[in-house]
Amino acid sequence: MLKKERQEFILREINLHNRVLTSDLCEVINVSEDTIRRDLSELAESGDIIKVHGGALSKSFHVSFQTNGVYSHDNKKMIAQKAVTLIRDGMFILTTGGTTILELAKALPQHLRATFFTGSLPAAMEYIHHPNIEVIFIGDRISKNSKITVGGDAITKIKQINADICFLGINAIDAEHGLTDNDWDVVQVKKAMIQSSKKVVALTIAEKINTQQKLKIGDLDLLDIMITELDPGEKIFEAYKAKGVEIL
Amino acid sequence: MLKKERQEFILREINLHNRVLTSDLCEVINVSEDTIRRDLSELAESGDIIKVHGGALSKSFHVSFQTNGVYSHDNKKMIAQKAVTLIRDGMFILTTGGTTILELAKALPQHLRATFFTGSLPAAMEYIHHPNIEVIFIGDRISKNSKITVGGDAITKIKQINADICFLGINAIDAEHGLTDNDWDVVQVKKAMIQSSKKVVALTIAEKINTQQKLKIGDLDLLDIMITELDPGEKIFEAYKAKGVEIL
DNA sequence: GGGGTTGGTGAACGTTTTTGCAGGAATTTT
DNA sequence: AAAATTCCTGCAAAAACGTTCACCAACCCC
Repeated sequence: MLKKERQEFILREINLHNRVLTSDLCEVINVSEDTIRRDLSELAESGDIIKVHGGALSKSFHVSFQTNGVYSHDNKKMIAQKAVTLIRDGMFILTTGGTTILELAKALPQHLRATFFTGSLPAAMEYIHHPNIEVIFIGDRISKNSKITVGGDAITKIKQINADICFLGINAIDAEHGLTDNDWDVVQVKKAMIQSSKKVVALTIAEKINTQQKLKIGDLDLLDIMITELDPGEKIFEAYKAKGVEIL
Repeated sequence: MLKKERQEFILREINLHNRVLTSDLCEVINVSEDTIRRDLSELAESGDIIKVHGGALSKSFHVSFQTNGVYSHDNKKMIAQKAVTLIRDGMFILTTGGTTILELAKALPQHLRATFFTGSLPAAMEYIHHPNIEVIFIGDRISKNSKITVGGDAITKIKQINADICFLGINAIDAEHGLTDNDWDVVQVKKAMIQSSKKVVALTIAEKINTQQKLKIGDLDLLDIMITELDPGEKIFEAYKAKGVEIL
């Protein structure tokens, strides 16, 4: 069998079944594993497939989100950088959705070995790109606005979790009125997440500080840490520090 | 044998068998390898064949694969069109993941009012774009390969559902060996989905017909309808019809 | 007809490609 | 932590390749 033929065959096999094992291929085609490996490397090189330990995957699935163009993108990236420093290997982590959380997902180091719980479709899509992260999705009805799961089932599931840390992408925060949001279902979910976590971290761009919305998630004393793109020493944070919130 | 004659012969041989070896040709035509090589070079030069190390391939065989990033994209679109005709307003619908299902999701009419249950992240992302569709996500651990939820929790949830119809994007189907797949977790989920649906529909491109993989989902009698891009009258379907599968 | 030209072919020889194998490193699984 | 896979690197042998040259036959021109 010609090399080109063989590679076409492999490509077909992958596109057909989404993944192949090196060992299977070398058995079917009857060549050494090294040859298959070399073929896979070449195909991966030219971008037709994705090579993984033991075989290869179809590329058609692996599409990442384009977050360029997101509002205040650079600031959110900076927030994500700070947030990452709170994460340790082996942690159980709860997260909401939102563009800031998406940046956090992208900023996770490759070697990090942790378990993420989330009800956000975009966030989950991002988490699964990381090789050592386990992703548990919280199921239920999906809210089209926020692209996260909401509903009683989701909340029940969240309450069964006992997470080390919870990252909230928040909509509005105010020293006096605490955390607020504008979607009743989402508020319920966030409340549950806060309850189920040892430590609660709010991620927000500075713009949202001292704003409020119609529905209350909870007071500031629920919050352990707040992360923004600003320097923690800024004057704007004084009221929050006074209420026991650590600023990062 | 004249040069022209020889080249015509080679061309015919290639179009017949899709491939040809230099060594074979020189034996059959009884000229030196160098001559064959020169012929192949000329034919390749004028664009009639594709020359590779050791021989040559037919040009039609190498039909460019990736058209839209998704393998066999047009065929999958056609399959989706057929599948949509099975859906009625108010239905409860279970679906797996896979690129074919993604096409189905894209092909859903705007006015359709139905409830979709799925454990596939990409599929869910697609469903939520439709204004009148309710999406229920089945939660649990997310398999990175297939981007669908797998695990006991997911299966328990699926078993609680009583869907009108289930669309399976399948990996391999064979008249004798039935439905097969290559991921244990995914097999469990598909089994559960089949159990929980009144009607089971398999979507697959014709290429996957009469192929099999390592793990069995179930026999053909679990299947009500199979949809491919081919005409239902094709001979290839006879074995499936004989087993009671309706072809669309 | 002789000599030169042209196109096709085969042979020689060095180069490149392909492949399998050995070992040790890296990774996954138990 | 140990065992088992899988991967990578370098190496060597075989196959295929390209280049060059020689040869031959046909053809052309004078």
